[in-house]
Amino acid sequence: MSTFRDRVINVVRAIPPGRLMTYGEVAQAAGKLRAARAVGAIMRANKLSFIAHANDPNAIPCHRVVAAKYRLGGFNAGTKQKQQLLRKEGWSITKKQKLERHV
DNA sequence: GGCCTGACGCGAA
DNA sequence: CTTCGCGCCAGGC
Repeated sequence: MSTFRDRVINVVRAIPPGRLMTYGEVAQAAGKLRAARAVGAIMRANKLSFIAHANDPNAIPCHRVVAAKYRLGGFNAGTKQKQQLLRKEGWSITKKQKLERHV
């Protein structure tokens, strides 16, 4: 039996580098179209952050989950960290926190 | 079981 | 484009 939380974790772990998914899309992929907010709560509660386990296949790349319209959204370790990680994966951010592919 | 809390989303002003 | 308000949902107490 997989709980909503487990499905969300799986979906997020399946996001490849360079790809982004919004909280809403993750919610939908996990089976709850309007649970974007709940997804955020789950990300926040996630202990196995990608930062501390970058090479661990069990790590959860939660920095690839952004808010609607490709706005940055939040991050447990600080939005600063999130920006930095995304920058390494080919994304740059505008002053209004909009993510855009660079180069 | 009920109440409170948000890493959200979206339409309206 | 900015700000507000309200709906939505899982989690933690």
